[in-house]
Amino acid sequence: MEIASKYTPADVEGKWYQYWLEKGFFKSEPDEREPYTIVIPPPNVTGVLHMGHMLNNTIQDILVRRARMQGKNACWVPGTDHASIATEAKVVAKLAAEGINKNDLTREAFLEHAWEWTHKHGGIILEQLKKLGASCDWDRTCFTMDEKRSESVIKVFVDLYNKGLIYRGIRMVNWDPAAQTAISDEEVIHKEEHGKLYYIKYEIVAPDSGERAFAVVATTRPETIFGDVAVCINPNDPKTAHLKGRQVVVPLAGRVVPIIEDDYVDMEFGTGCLKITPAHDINDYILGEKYHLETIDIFNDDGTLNAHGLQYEGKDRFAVRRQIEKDLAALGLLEKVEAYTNSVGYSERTDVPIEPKLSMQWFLKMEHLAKPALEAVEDDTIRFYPAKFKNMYRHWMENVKDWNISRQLWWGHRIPAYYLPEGGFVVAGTEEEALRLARKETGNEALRPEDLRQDEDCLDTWFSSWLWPISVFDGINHPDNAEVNYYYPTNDLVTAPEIIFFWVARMIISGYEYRGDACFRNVYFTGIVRDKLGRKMSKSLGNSPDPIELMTRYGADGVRMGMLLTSPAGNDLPFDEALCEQGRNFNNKIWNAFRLVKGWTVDEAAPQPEASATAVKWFKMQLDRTIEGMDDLFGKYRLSEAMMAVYKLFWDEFSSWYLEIIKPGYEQPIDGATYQATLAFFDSLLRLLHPFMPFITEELWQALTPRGEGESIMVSLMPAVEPVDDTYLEGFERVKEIIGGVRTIRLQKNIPNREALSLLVSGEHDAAWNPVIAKMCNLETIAKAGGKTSGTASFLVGTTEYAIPLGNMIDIEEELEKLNEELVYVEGFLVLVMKKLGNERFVGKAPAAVIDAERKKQADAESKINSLKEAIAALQKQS
RNA sequence: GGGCGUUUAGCUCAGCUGGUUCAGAGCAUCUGCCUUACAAGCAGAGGGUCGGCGGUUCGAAUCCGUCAACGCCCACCA
Repeated sequence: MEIASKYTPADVEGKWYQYWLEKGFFKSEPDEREPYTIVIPPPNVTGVLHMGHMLNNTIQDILVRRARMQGKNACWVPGTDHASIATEAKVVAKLAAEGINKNDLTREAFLEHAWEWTHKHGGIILEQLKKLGASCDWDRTCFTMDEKRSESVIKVFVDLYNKGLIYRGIRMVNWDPAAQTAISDEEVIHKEEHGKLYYIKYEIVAPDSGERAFAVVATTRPETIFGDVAVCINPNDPKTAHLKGRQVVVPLAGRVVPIIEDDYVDMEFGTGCLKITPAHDINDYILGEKYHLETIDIFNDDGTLNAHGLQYEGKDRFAVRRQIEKDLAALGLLEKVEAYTNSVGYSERTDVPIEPKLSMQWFLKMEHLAKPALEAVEDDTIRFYPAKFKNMYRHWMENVKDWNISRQLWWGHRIPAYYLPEGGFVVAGTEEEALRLARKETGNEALRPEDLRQDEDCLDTWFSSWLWPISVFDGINHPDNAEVNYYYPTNDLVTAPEIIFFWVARMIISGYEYRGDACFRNVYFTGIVRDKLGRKMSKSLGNSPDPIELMTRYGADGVRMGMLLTSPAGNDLPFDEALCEQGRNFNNKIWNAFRLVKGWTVDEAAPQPEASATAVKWFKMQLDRTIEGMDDLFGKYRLSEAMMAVYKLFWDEFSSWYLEIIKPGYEQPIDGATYQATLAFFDSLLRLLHPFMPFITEELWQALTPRGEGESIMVSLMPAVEPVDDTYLEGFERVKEIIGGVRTIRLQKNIPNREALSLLVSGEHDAAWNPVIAKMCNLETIAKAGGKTSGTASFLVGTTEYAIPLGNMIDIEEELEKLNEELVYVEGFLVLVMKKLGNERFVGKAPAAVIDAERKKQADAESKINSLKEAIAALQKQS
C-alpha cells in the first residue's frame, strides 16, 4: 500500500465538506431526540474572518459536533448582523471615495447603495467559516435585517412601547461627531489622555474695589466657554466666598452669567470655580436642571462650532481649542496652562472623541426588565464559564441605566413612530396601522398616509441582536411555533467577554421578556486573541495573521488545534504560529499511525502473542479512562484540557506504547485478533478526535474499514466506556518505568537495541507483564536474581531492583557511585519521615490515614535501603 | 476613585474543600539516534526556595493578613 508519509490537508478538506453538505448532515429538524442548539454570534455582514472568529467558531463547532455524536439533534444556526454604524460608515466612505456625499442622497438612494454593498460583501465570512469546517445548518442562515428578523424587531419595539417601557426624550447622549449619531454608554471607550488644564479669567462685574477683578476657572475644554451659563462655587469655600452673589463675564463671548453655589464643586480642585456648560457636560447638565439654567448648544452635529461660537463658527472643536488658547492669552485672560492627564471618551466605532450633547432620543427602561435576567445568572439557571464574569454581570445589572436605542443612521431598522401633523406621534408596526391609530387619536378620519411622517432614526444594532436566540426560530412573530418550542432555550453561547453587556445581558433580558425562560444554559467566554507581544490583534497594527492563509499552510484541523492548545475559557490567547505547527504535526502523527496499521498484512489464523493480548487489554482500559476524563472536562467546558487528554492518549499511549508493543516484526503478518482490536481502537480514537479535527478524522475513518454509502464519522456515535480496573492501569505504569530503566541503561552503555539482554529481578514483580517488557526491551530472559550475578547495571522501580548483567562492560566504580548517590538520597528521605513520625504533635493530631501513609513511606524507604545496600555489597565483592 | 481577577519551569497553563496523583502537563531547551509508520520523528535528560513578608497549623503552592507587579470591569473631579 502506497500512502504518502505526510498528510496533505488540501487534498481532503474540500472533498469532505462537500460530502457533508450533500448528505445534509448539518441539517436539523425538530424530532423526538434531545435538541442541542447553538446560535452563532452573528459576525458583521460585511466583515471578513479574523482570528477571534476563528477561535470562537472552532469552539462552537467542537461543541456542536460532539453533541451530534452523542446522539443529540444538534443545530447550529448561522447568520450575520447588519452592524448599523460599522456598515453605514463603510458605505459612506465608499461613496465619499466616489465623490458622493451622503447628505446629497435621499434615504432611499443611500439604502440602495447600502444593500448593494451588503450583497457584494455579505456572506463572505460565512463562506470562510465553511473552510474551517463549521457544521452550521446553512439552510437556517439568518440576517438581522432580513424580513422575519426585521418584522420581529418592529413588533418588539411596538410591544415595549405599548407596555410603557419605551419613551422618547431629550437627554444628554454620547454624540459621535464622525458618524453623526448618538451612541450608547457601552460604545464609549475612555482613554487616558495627556491634555492641558487652562486657567481662564472671568471678569467680575462691578467689583467692590472698583479695579478689575477676576474669577479664575480651570477647564480642559476652553472651546466650550461659549456654552457657559454660570460659574459655580462651593458655598463652604472661603477661597471663593467673595464671589457669592456676583456676576462674571464669559471671555470672548462677552455674556454676563451669575455665580451660583453648590457643594458639588470640589474645593480642592483647581481654583474652586467651575464653569457650567449644561449642553456639553453631563454634570453641568444636572446642575443646570437643578438651577433652571439655560442650555446653549454650541456645536454642529459634525463637531464644528455653530453660531454661538461667534467668530469661530464653522471651525472644528479642536482647532478652536488651539486658537482660543492664543486669543485668550492675547487678551490677558489666560492665567496659566498646566499639563493635565484626564480621561476622554472615544467612540468605539469611529475612534473620535465623543461629544456630550443634548438631543431627542428613544430609550428603553431597563430596571424592571433586568430583574429576572439578574436572578437567572445569580442562581445558576444560566452558567458563566469562567464564573468570574458573574461579578461583572451583577454589577452592571444592578446599576443598569436606560438604554438609548435610537441612532441617527439610515442603515438599520427604522423606528416605527409616526408624527402627526398637529404634533404628537403614534407607534405602529405598519403604515396602515399607524394611519388607523392616527385617525383614532386625532379623530380626523380624513388623514392620509402622506400626512404622517415616520421618525428618521433607526434602532441600535443590538436592538435586533438581543432577540437573536428567539428570532432565528421566528419565535417573536410566532411565539408558539414548533421550531422555537423545540430549540429554545438554546444550550451554549460562545462569545467574547467584551460584549457581555452589549449582547449577552440583553439577550437574557429579552429571553425572559418574550419567552419567560433563559435563552441559553451556558455561556462560554473566550479570551482575546493576542500576538506574541501581548498586543490585541487588529487590522491597524497589522499583527493579525489571515486565518484563511493559515489554513492553507497548516490545514484547517491544524489551525483549529492551534487555536485550542492554549485557550482556557476566559483567558487571553497569546497566539503563535508554532501552535498551528504543533497541530499540523499531530495530524501527521495520526496519519502515520494509520499508515502503519494499514500497511500490515493480516494472518487471521496466527495465534495472538501474549504481549499483544496484554496490550489490547491494557489499552482498552486506558482508552476508557481517558474518555471518562474527557467527559468530565467537557462538562466543565475545559476544552483545551479535553483536547490535550486525547492528544496524549493518541501520541503517547496509543502510538508510543500500544502500537510499539503489538507491532509485528519486519515483513511479518499480524494476527487477526490483535488487528481487529487495533482497528476498533483506531476507530474510537478518530471519533474522540473528530470534534477537534473533523477533516483528517473523516478521511481516515472512511479509509479504515469499508464504509457504506452515506456513512460518516460526523454522524457516528462517541465510543461507550466500560468499567476500568485501576490497579491494572497502575501496573502498566510500573511496566513503563521498567522499560524506561532498561532503555536508559542501553543508552548509557551504548548498547544497540538489536542486541538482546537479560533482566534479573529481585523483589515484588508481576510476571504477567513479562512478555510486554521482553518485547519492548529485546530481552531474552526475565528471571529472579539468583545472587551469583556479576557485573550488572541496575535500577529500582518502587522497591524492586532490576538488574542487567553486562559482564565486563560494566564500569563498577561508576555503578557504585550511582548506587551510593541514591542510597544517600533515600536515607535522607527516611530521616525526614522518621522525624515526622517522632513528632508527638503530628502523631497525636494528624488523621490516621495520613499517619499510615507516613508509616508506608518509612517501610518503603527501609526496603529500598536494603536493596541498595545489597546491590552495593555485591558490586564491591567483584571489585 | 470603586470593584474583580492574576502572579507556579524559558513560554502557556493544571493543581477542587490544607497531608504520595505535591511540586505537574504541553511546548521550548539539552543529549543520543536517518531503528523499514512518522526527523513535522524516536529514545533519554535537565529545569521552579509555587511574587515578597508575616500569621494560623503537627503540617501551607493550597487558609488568613499585608505589600508589590500586571490585567480587566465600572465611574468620569472641571
